Amino acid sequence: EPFPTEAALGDQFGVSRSIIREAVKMLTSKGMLSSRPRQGTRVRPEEDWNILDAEVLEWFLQKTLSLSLLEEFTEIRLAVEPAAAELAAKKNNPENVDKIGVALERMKAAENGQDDPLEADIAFHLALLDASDNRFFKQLKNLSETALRSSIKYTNRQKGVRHADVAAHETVYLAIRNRQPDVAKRAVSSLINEVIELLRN
Amino acid sequence: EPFPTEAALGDQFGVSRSIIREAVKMLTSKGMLSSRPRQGTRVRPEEDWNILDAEVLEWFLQKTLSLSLLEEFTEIRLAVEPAAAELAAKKNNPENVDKIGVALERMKAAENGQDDPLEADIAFHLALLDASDNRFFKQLKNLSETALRSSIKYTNRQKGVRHADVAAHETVYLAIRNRQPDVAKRAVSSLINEVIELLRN
DNA sequence: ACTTGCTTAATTATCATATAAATAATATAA
DNA sequence: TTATATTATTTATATGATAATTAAGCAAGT
Repeated sequence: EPFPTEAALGDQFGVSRSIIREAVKMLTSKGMLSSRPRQGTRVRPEEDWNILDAEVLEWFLQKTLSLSLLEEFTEIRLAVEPAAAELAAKKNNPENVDKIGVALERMKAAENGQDDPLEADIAFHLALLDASDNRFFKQLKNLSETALRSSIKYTNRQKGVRHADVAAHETVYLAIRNRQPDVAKRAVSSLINEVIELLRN
Repeated sequence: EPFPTEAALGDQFGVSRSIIREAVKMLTSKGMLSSRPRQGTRVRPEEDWNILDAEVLEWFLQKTLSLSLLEEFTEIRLAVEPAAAELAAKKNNPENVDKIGVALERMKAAENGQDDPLEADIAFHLALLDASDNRFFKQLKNLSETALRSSIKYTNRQKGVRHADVAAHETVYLAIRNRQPDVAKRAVSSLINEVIELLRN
């Protein structure tokens, strides 16, 4: 897909060519552009964009947030988060488990209006990924956070936290604390399966 | 972590400051550096590096390939690939399923020395991720490919393909073709669990 | 008709130098 | 001791060159 030349872009945005070049280098390193002498700068096909990169994901969403993308989000969360919970239970690092507990407390506080339910929910899921103690899972925090934040734009979620929701999260926490990998895994699976249900309504 | 100034880097590598700036912008956009006026350029903590980015992953491996990293690789593959197979079976896009079949044929050919067993194996697993028809899973192809390629540096895998291995892959293929998501999922799980076994020896 | 090699022109790649903006670090004043 | 002002360093941006690359068109030879 064609794209203006560096000089044209500079004119268009009222900046020097150096700045355009730096910007193009950034986007190139994220898989969004490519450039060669004489051929110019081109937009690479969307499938090459590094949408696991937090920034790219953000931009991509602003462009194309759709129900189908949310479903894809949730599909991968359904793969990743239960596995993270399983690992968290196996490795059972007290400090990490504690952070999950703290997030759970925030969710309970949110039930009484003393905390933001969405933020507490997000904190819980991110703590889960951290507790996996796996560098690749941790890098996927972007994805879960973004998925959770953008979900609410679709599923105009009632602000109040349902008690059942908190209870389900507590099941996860307890399973991890008690070193029950399989229980933890299944508990997270059913949490996310509920999100899928929500999305389909 | 401190880092030379742009001017110093230019001197060190014999290039102009512009080039250094473009390079720094690239690394910044991958989470590896940060820079502010007067403070200079700094190396960000490794946990911020976008190791899901193919390039970063490559560099990171050259720096720190270790058994523990391979285990982390495999942990996330164990989360992702069975889920991808499950989705592939559910969506059952003939074209995508066909590509898995083609890769399987390559594995069979490799049994008789008519193809490269590693390349055939990689092709199979990448076809699996493609067949998930999910943009996030597809982005994780880097990870699986890199994991598979770097695994062999550790598990000095015998070059010959074991017949059992091909049979296990065929099970996956057939399950996907016959729309049996659960079977496909379990079959891929056991494939990757075998890799874990291999790594531990 | 079809390569093959040459020429041209457009565009990115790099360089050099200058100025602006931001901000640690330091000095000064209250 | 604290608040404020100054300074110096470093990145941020601008400008105007020149070099390198290569797509496209052209020419020559087979």
